[in-house]
Amino acid sequence: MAGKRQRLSRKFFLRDTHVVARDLLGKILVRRRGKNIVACRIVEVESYVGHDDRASHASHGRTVRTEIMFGQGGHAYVYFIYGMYWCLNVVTERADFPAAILIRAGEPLEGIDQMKRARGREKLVDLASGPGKLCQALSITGTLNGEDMVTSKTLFMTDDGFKVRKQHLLQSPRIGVAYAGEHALKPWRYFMKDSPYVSRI
DNA sequence: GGTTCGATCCTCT
DNA sequence: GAGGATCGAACCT
Repeated sequence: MAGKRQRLSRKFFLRDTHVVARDLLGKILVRRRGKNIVACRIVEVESYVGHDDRASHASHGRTVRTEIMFGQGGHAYVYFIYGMYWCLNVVTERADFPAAILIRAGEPLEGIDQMKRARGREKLVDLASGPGKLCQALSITGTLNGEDMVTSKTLFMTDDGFKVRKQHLLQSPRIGVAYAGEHALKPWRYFMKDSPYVSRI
């Protein structure tokens, strides 16, 4: 584990989405409500970039729902899916360019009892090993959509100096986007090799 | 071990 | 009115 935790800056999120995605691996996602803190280390993410990306919600244009993806990097894009689950993304790059990174999985670090309660599960690997699970564990819902993670007191990301070596990093096509034509094949899913906390192998 | 299927509702057509 | 950036239980083999 490590050193002092430093919050990720605006500048961090304004860079190229795929670069930010790789850099997010190993960073810490923090959810704070009063004195209650729940945190996990990010082990799996996916990039959704530009209006050409048919897997991206933004490919259907600028709508009420996707407006936040067209905003400035650093904001949270939280959406509801399959009638039951929430998914957390962090918006990247400049305003008016639609791009975001789906936070797919994390390794529980802090507030583990709280996560177990929120999930109704005991095993660590069942707490945040998928985008829906992660949001449930961290109590992330639509009320956090649009939250500025650079300045927010309740949802933000930090760097504790943890380094992810290149040989511990893997890429693959994204999950659940078979409908997206040529973009379905792009290896825009980034995850930590050998981590038991990724959503699947 | 793997595969299928139901839950459940918001968003866009 | 259809389908989805999911999950977990049930049902295969």
